[in-house]
Amino acid sequence: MKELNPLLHSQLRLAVISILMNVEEADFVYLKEKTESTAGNLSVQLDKLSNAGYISVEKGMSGKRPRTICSITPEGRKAFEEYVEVLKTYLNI
Amino acid sequence: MKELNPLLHSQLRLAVISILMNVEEADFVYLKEKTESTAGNLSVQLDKLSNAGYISVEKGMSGKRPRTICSITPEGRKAFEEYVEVLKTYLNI
DNA sequence: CCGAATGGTTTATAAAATAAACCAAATATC
DNA sequence: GATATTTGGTTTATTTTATAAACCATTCGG
Repeated sequence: MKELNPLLHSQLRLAVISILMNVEEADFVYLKEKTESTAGNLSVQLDKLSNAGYISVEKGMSGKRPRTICSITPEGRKAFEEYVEVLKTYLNI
Repeated sequence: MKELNPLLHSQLRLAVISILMNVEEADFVYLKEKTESTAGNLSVQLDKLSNAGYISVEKGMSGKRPRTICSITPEGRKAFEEYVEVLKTYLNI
């Protein structure tokens, strides 16, 4: 049985990647609402995905407020697709 | 996004359940080899699955050697199937 | 016998997830 | 126009989880 990429095999990080697979980009607030996570937890997990090179995180300003915009990178997309393939062998689908 | 049953969302426990979904029963040694886990880790995770009522664990003897036989319970089967359904919404499949 | 192998369990440690506390700036309140 | 509150986060502490290490009883092999 092949290993499940531990960086993706985490509910919150998987949820984030799953969302980013389907949109051009998503900001911190949107991800927080969609995943129903706390800000602290989301912040930590975004860092991990970013450090792994799976997502890009741009910190900018929207008017006068900070705005963090995330998007998936090609490596992130590849890692997710591989993860899904491995997972399928566990799920028998 | 629905929650992924944390008892099943663990590589080793998922691997064990996945195996047990496809066989009548499996013993400790077989599970250890198939999952390439350490005995200690497997022992702990089998306990958790057993305490959750997802598998039944029968400790008996095969000749003079101990033999632990595991099989999935109806609740375990149900939990796995639900887990797969939820996971599919994350994987877009 | 004595050392290694088998089939585990228990306990300690490392890693992960989560929560709590905090911070700066903006906005609303009185 | 001070001050309390909200927004959009980060950092640090705590809890939970996974993993590894140590151990134990029995058996087998020389």
